[in-house]
Amino acid sequence: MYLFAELLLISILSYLRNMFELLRKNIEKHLSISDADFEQFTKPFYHRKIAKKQFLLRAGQICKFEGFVIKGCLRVYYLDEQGQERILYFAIEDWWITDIDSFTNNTPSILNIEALEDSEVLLITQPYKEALYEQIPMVEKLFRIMTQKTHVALQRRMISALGKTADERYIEFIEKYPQLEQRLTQLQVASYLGISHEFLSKIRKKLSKLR
Amino acid sequence: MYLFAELLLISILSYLRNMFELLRKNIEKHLSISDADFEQFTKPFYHRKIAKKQFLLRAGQICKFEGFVIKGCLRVYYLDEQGQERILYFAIEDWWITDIDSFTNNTPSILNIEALEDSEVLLITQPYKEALYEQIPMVEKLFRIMTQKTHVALQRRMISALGKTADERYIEFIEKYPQLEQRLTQLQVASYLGISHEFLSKIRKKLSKLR
DNA sequence: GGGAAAAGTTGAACTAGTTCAAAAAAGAAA
DNA sequence: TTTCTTTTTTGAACTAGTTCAACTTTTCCC
Repeated sequence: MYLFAELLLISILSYLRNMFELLRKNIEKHLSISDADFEQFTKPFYHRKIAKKQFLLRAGQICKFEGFVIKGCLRVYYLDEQGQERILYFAIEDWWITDIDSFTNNTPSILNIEALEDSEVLLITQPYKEALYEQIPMVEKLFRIMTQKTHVALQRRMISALGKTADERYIEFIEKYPQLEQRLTQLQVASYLGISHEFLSKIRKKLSKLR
Repeated sequence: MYLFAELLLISILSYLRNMFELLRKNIEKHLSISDADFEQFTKPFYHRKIAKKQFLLRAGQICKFEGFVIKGCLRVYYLDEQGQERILYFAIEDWWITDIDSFTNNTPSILNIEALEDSEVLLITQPYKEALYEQIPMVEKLFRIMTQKTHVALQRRMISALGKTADERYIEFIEKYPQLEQRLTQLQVASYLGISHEFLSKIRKKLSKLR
C-alpha cells in the first residue's frame, strides 16, 4: 500500500517535471536561463486541462491569460461578417497561445480558442506576468524575442496570403506543418487557408493526380 | 556676419531638437522616459535623407538598421513569383521601419524599402541597439511593447485580409489611413490591398456612384 | 455494432477578381 | 508650353474560387 502511494507520487512528480521540461526547452530556444530563474519563472503558471470541444476563450471575453500548450491541439478562430468561422492559427505541444490584442489591451476578444483534442496548457495571468517582468529582468528580453519571432512568422504568412494561390498556400502548409495536417480535418485546414472546403477537396484531387 | 552664423546655428539646433522631439513623443506613447535616458537613447541614431525613388534597403541585402521616419513616405514591398510588386506596408512620419526578419536573424532580406517622397529617417544599427538594451533596461520593455503593438496591428490586418472582400478592405484602408491615401497612387494602394489596379478603379467607380 | 452526425467528394452554375488592350487624364521634365 | 511618362479608366474575355445540392465515407458515441 505504501509502495503504491509512493509510485503514484513519483509518477506525479515526474509528470510535473516533464511538463515544465517542455516549457524550459521552449524558453531555451530563445535564450538560456538559470535553474533559480526558471524555478521562479514557473511559479505563477497553473495547469489546466481542456476537453475536446471545450473553450479556453470565447469571443466577448477579455483574454486573461497567456498559455503554453503541453498536450493536445487547439484552434484560434473568429466569425467573419457572414458568420463563417475563420481560423487564425492552430497551437499544438510546445506552442504559446493567447489573444495578444485582448490580453495586452484588456479589451474584449473577437477570438475563440477551442480544443480540437483533449489538451493541457500552462497558464499565466497578466498581473503575474507583469510581476515576472519586475522580478526577473531577462523575462522582458525573453518575451521581446518571442514576440519578435511570432511577428516574423505572421509577416511571412501575410506575404504568402497576399501573393500566392490557394494551391501554393496548401502545399506550403503541409510542407511546413506535416505533423499538424495529420491531426486536422480538411474543413479546418480550408478555414485556415481562407478557402472553401469544397475547393480544398478539388485541389487535393488535382495534386494527387500529379504524383 | 556673426548674427547670420548664430541664426544658422540656432535653426540647425532647433531642427535637430524637433527631429528628436518627434521620436520622444513616439516613445512616450508607450511608456515615459527620463531626460537622461532619452539623451542616451538618441545618441546611436544617425540621420539620413533618402531622395524620392531611392532605396533604403534592397532585396538580397541584410537589413542592418531599424529606422524611425521623421519626414516623407516610404513603401516596403517584395516581388512575388510572377515578379509582381506586393506592398507589405507604408511608413510615414512617426512610423518605424525595418525588415524585422532580416534585421533580427541577420539573413538576406526579400524586401525592398523605397522612398515614395523625399524622406528623412533616424537609423540605428543592430550592435548599437543591443548596446542600448544593456545600457538602459527600459529599452527592452519599450521594444517589447512596440513589437507587441505592431504584431497586434498585423494580426488585425491578417483577419481583414482573410475574411473581407476587396471593397471592404479598401473602405477600411481609407478610413484608417485617410492622410496616407492622399499621398499614394492607386497603383500603390491596389498593391497594398492585394488586388489589380484596374479592379481598384472599378471599386472606386462603384463606391462614388453610391454616395 | 448500429445509427447519427460530421467530414469529404463531385458537378453545375455562379461571382469576385484578373488580364489584356486601348484610350484618356494627369504629372514631371525640359 | 510641349513632350514624354506614368497613372487612371473602361470594356471584353477569362480564371480562381464560391455556393448549392446531392451523394459517399468516416467518425463518434451509446
